[in-house]
Amino acid sequence: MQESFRDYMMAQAGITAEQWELIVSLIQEKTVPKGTILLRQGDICSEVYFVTTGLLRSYTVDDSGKEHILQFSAENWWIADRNSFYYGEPSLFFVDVIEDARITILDHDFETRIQEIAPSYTRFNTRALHNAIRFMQRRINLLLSAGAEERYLDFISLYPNVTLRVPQWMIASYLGITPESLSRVRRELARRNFKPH
Amino acid sequence: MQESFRDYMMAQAGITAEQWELIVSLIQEKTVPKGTILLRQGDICSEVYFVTTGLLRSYTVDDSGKEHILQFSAENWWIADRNSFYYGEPSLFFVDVIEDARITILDHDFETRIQEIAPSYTRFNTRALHNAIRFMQRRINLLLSAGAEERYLDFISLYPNVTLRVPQWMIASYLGITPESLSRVRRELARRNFKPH
DNA sequence: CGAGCGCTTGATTGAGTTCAAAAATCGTGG
DNA sequence: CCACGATTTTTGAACTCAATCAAGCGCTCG
Repeated sequence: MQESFRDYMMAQAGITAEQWELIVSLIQEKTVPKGTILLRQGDICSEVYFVTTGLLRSYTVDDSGKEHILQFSAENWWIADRNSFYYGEPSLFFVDVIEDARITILDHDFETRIQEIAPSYTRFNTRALHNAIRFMQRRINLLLSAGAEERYLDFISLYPNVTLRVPQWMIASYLGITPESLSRVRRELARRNFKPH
Repeated sequence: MQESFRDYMMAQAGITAEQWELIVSLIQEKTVPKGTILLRQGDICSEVYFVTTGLLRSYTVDDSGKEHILQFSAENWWIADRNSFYYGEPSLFFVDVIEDARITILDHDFETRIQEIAPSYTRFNTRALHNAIRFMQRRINLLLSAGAEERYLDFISLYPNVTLRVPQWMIASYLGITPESLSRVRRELARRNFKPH
């Protein structure tokens, strides 16, 4: 059971077999079907999810009812509203399941306990936060400087994996354009005989 | 000397007077005039700056030579390319001085040393990273969902301080619009007799 | 005091949106 | 396994917001 998460923690966070035994009981693993909502805007995020298989996303819904996707999360990625989890504030976004998924669920107990047990986890966590910042910075820069086509090309090169597994309108939502516009961008790329894969 | 940074570290990072004595020698303080470039795109960021007085910014320059401001940094804020600093990669952006500033300069030695000395610093750092993520998430969401006017209104309410101290074209650059567009947004707001302060 | 920079204004263009509807694809039950 | 309804993607036409280009104004500071 949950081999994948264990492997991940040992490889990435420097957790030893002994340390693992001390925290394994705090971990919950679950299979969640497509469509499941794991976190709602306004709720406090009290769990962090690690995706073993499947695909999740986080997104906001604005006043006019439009969705804006903040993140996709496939195999071996994390997803949660870190701020809500950390600061205990109401979450700004939803998290739901795009593809039937197997996830590992970590709560505050886990976070506290593992930091007591394994100092290497704290270092890992810092690295993970820096990584999140890196991705967000890149995205902000792209939103400031690039048009629809460039954003799309950046997306498929950065997430080749995700590209084929989500409906196009979700990619459009992530890019900050309409599905119609993305369709046209793709038509134009095809016309110039661009080969995605 | 550098009272402000000392106070900040004691109040925010839980540094004690004794701990301070152990690291004070690693800290460098400097007065930098408007226009000074502290970090260049492509260079490795080897220092983190804490602003005591004055105003700094970080920004990218795209292929067509346009600047895109990522962050303003006024009193009691940090500025640096955290990723370049942390991962040792070439920096993606510039950091320069908008208003004559007094800054405190921290390097890797400092980071290492203070973490050895003060565990509370590590916790503070984690909190700071979460805070950075929070701001970036908010900004991404705004770039995805809001038009020029809404972004501007969000900006002046979030950074009332900065608004009055930087030229308008820099705010435009931060918002991802042209100076002309910002000028028109402001004219329109004035027409509807909107009072900023 | 003049040159340059920042801000404004106007006219025009253009990228992307909106609205509407058809075509393609998906998935689910019979 | 096929058929049918729903969802997704595509296409078209009109429109909108912001960008671009160009010119003028006002201020500052050298």
